[in-house]
Amino acid sequence: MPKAYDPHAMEAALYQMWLDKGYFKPRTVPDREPFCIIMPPPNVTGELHLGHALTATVEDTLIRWHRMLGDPTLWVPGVDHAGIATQNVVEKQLAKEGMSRHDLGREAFVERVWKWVGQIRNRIVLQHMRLGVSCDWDHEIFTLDDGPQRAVRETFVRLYNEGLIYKGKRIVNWCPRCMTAISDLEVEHEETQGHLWYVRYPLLDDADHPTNEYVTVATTRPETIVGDVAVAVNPDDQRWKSIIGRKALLPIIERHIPIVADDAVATDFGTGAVKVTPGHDPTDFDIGARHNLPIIVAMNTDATMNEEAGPYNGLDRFQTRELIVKDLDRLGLLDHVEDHTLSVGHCERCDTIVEPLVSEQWFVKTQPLAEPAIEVVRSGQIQIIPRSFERTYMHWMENIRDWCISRQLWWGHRIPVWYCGNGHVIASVDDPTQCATCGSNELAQDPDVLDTWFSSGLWPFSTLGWPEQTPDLNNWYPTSVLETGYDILFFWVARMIMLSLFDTGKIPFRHVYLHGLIRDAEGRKMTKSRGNVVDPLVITEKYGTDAVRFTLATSGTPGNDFRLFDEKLERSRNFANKLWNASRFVIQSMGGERVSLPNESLIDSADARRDWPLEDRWIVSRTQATAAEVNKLLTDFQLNAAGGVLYDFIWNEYCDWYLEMAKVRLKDSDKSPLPILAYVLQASLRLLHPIMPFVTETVWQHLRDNVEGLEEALIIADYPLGGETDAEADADVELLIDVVRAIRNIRAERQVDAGRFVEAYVVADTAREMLDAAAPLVEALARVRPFHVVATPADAPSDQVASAVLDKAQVILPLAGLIDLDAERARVQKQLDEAQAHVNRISGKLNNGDFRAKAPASVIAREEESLTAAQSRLAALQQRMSELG
RNA sequence: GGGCGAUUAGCUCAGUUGGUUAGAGCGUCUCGCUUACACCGAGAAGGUCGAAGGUUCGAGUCCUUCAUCGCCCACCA
Repeated sequence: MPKAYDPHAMEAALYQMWLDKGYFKPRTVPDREPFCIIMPPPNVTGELHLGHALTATVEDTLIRWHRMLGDPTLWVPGVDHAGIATQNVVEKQLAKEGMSRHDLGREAFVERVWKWVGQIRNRIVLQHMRLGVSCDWDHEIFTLDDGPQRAVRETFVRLYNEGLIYKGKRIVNWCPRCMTAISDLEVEHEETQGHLWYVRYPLLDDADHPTNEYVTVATTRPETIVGDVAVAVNPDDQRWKSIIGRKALLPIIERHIPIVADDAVATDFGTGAVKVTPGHDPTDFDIGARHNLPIIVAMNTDATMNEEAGPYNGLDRFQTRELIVKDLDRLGLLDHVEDHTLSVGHCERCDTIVEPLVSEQWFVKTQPLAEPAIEVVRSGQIQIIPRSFERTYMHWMENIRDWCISRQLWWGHRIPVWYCGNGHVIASVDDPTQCATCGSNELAQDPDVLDTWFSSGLWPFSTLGWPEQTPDLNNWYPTSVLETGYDILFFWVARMIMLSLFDTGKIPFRHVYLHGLIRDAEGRKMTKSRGNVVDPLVITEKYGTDAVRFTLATSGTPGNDFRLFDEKLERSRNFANKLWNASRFVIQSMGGERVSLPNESLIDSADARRDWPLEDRWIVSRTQATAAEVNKLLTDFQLNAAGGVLYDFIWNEYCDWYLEMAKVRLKDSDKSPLPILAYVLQASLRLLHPIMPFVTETVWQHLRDNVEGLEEALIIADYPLGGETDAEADADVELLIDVVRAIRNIRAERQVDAGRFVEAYVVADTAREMLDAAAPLVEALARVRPFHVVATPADAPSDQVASAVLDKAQVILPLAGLIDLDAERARVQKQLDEAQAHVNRISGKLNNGDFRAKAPASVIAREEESLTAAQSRLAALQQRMSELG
């Protein structure tokens, strides 16, 4: 085994071995609850980013843990066709060739996208493999595969037949660059510095002739004036009451428009009078509906103005804005202009400013779907981790609005609706050949495709074969955990819950684990434009997969963002190296001889271990406690804490203390520590494997050559559950460690040569026997010789000594020539002050009658115990102080 | 306009039913003899837990108000 752990030496080979042996495939285990995760499908065009790496780490950790627990496990990988994103990529390629998709035509274009997808689809798979994901690749699925296609059509038709999908002319968010409608969620609002233009609309008299009176309206988008069909005021607004029912003359267009009263108009904004443009504004659309106003859409799909815009026909919307302001000013109708901050919607995909406009689209009526989706979270059938996001979820669900699902794209799931020549509408799972109503066979399919998130919403069950009642569906659904970033709670998680309940009547998963965003070292979001994006493959190359996984698993808590930087990755890499070297030491110590692990009945019973050397009893006890703790933390989805516990156990307890203690017995092999060294090591490997699969499996394979009875591969080995601890051994070693630390501390402060052995006394009462037996350990760890364990301070020298007082023992080091009395007094005084403060604090608490009356007995008992210890410590320090004079 | 989160050591973060003298990693300082590891070992310094009130025998943890930062949702043109 080389001196430093080299991640690259083994990772690829190990992954191939796992794959070849079929370890990722689900096993059927009777009487064990199945554990299933459906992987969030990355965009087929995408590169693996840190979010994917985090998801992969968390999911793989849970999957590997459950697999080792002996549960049947299935982890389904998948890829998303990513409608707009993918179409955009291919359109950009075409643009470079001087073409648009329209030059190719729909069929050829879609073919071209498939070709591109075929080329790159494997890339994301290979990148995932680098992270060690143990998913069942035979289950891999694409959103445009036949199964999911069928699930999409089935769902659409069912929703349609129940009246939960409808087509209508409504105001939608329109992206003029993508040339499609998008949903509310796909609009990103951005605070922008803009203007508020105040425009005068002349009032008409009874004979429709212009008067000298005006109504002044304020607008942030003057180009939409050409689509105005009314002016609205609040019915209670005294300023405008008198003009309600009159007409105004729309500037430029010279349309006669009514003045209506509507509660939606605020009296404290602008002039209190608002222009009404139902074709281009959501609020106005509603006002228009209430007052039966016509809808005028004055723009084309690319956001140039159309013939409704009169003189501006053909011009760009922002060019029109400038021109119309000039024109209004020239006409004397521009009252004034104010600076104004407003929230402008941008397309999530391409950042183009979104234009609200009326268009005929397909919608899902979401409220009936939301009600049961609220209930399953409220009742706890689905638990969101962290819990705080349940409120966010509820808030959104309770205020949910209809979902625009049609997209004017070519790449995606085409809407399964056909129109016959006689205007009949057919929604059908299978392509129809004739109209069900009139028998016409002139059928044309709706040209639109569905929002990508529609198919994503079916993912937990469409991947398992639904609508067929497949064995997979029966075995694995509902799934166990859904892991993703909190940023797609609404996009994805909410829709999965709604559509799962609608389609299957069951929840899609029991737990939703939401991770936070990974930020750069300065806490900024990672973006391509900022150039601060960390590529998971680059850091994997630099630090090793295990280090990346350990960092991602332990850096944050669910739902909270965290920063990623090199020092964290270094720490994780060092941890892998630490484990590697401890393993090397253990294996080398075996000297090629095969070691048998201690009998399991001994390991499982603290009583049976009673005759063992203290340090063995202790480290086995600690192993049992650690295993139990790790299982509990993983059950609670506290991966960061589980990783932390293992880090502490392996590094501090096993390496820093037990290994050093074991070296004493390795020298004279009276009772070899090798079985226990090996036992704890193999247990640690098992416990750590879900988070750091590569280094643990590598060591495991080495260890198998030297230790009897280890399973053929760690990935399928049993996971330790923890067992009986040994409180006595725990307490004894705790004291032992304190004694060693106290001696080391004195040595360091008195600047005793590191190599020099010094004489030491320990004054102890009940612990004397234990310390006597442990003398060889103290001698080796603290570099002490001879080591005296005595009953009272009187049995130890008091002149030219340095001392430390512990709760259950005192340490006394005769250091003739190295003792500075003043320094020693200061040392003892400092300890004395601390001890005094401690005693005061506890006795104050215990003297408080309320505390005695109201605190639980166990708390009082513990306080009394620590008071006794603190008092004896204080007394010993006072004694020592008086000796110092 | 609503809602949520953060604020703990120089830095990055833990701290899950309120209960020992609040922890870790990195960084800093001192020292390094050794059958694993310098990607290491030993020792040390460093915090009135954002502020102010309150509840409680007891508050980093619960409540109220405020401050700063961040995020989400929302049709005030």
